[in-house]
Amino acid sequence: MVRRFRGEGVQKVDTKGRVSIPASYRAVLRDGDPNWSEGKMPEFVIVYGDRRRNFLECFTVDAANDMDERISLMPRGSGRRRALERLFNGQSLSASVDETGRIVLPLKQRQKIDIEDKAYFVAMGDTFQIWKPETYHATEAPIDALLDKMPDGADIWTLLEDDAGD
Amino acid sequence: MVRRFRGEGVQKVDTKGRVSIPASYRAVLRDGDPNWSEGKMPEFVIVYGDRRRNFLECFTVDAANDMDERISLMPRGSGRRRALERLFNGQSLSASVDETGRIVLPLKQRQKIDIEDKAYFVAMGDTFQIWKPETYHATEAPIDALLDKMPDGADIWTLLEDDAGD
DNA sequence: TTGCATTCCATGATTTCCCATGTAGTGTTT
DNA sequence: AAACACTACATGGGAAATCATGGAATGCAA
Repeated sequence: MVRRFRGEGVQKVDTKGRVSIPASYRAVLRDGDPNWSEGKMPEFVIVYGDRRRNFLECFTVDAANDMDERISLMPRGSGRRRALERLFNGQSLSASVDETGRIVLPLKQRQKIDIEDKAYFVAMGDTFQIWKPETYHATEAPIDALLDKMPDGADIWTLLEDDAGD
Repeated sequence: MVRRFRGEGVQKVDTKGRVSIPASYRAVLRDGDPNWSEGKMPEFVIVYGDRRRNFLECFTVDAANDMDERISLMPRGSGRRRALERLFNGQSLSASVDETGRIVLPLKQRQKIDIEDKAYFVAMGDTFQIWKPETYHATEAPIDALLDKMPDGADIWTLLEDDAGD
């Protein structure tokens, strides 16, 4: 079992686009980088995707290779495969954590998700996402609604049951 | 695992046909060139193909050798083999990155894909492609349509599933 | 000598690198 | 438990290197 990303929080983005990667993510990135060795800093892959994606999705090298592999198993030339190739190969970039634990988000990517000086990091299992804080919080509304609908005092984990609806 | 090309973007093409290879691609080209050594600049192979191909496809030396090998395993004299040989050996040229990170696209190839003063570079895993920007964007329509068809808020990666249709 | 290609040099913009600082924890010492 | 030293983390600033691009100079060939 591979280590998984956990936790969420805001980080500052300076004028050069530098952002600290939450410290707890760094160990996961290291473990997920087959090329990592003592002294070096881990690399990973940032997928920004097509214009309707308003967050960045970050994959460890292992997870990205896995994804590439799955794509390569799809029928060559199919529309789905082409779409994924474009998203995953074209609309992505590789990043490397520096000695101080930061990466640089290029201007293009910052503009794409409309980030100014703050970024919201959210762990998603074997990937993590980077959002503009306001955008992220807006997506929380539907989740709140779902929770509000639950019977009073019900345990959240009942959502795990198949018959929990929606 | 070999490093893969990532990212996309436009580069200027000057009147002499000179184009900068995106810096991030250069490292991959270097790694993929078995003849590369300190101080030298990497080489690679540009396949322009028959008249209906409206983009250039670029292979690292390793990837090109791989391709040659696969072709050589096909039945000698078969139509498919002959077609591939013509495409891959005949309708291709080798290029070498200069000290400033540029290559020269010969006029013939520029005319073939109708490039004037801008070229669109797109990573495709172990190769990358060069397009006339307008042509490239036109090919995005079917992909957009595919994405538009997806249920609202659906994750792109559901396209990986077998039953996602196409 | 006119046209084309190959070298060499120039420059503004970006990106990377290196060093500095503040702050929150942790644990230790008295 | 108050004071202190340590360390890990988040963040900032400036210098240095790299990148994308343009132009001039050179060499060669028709």
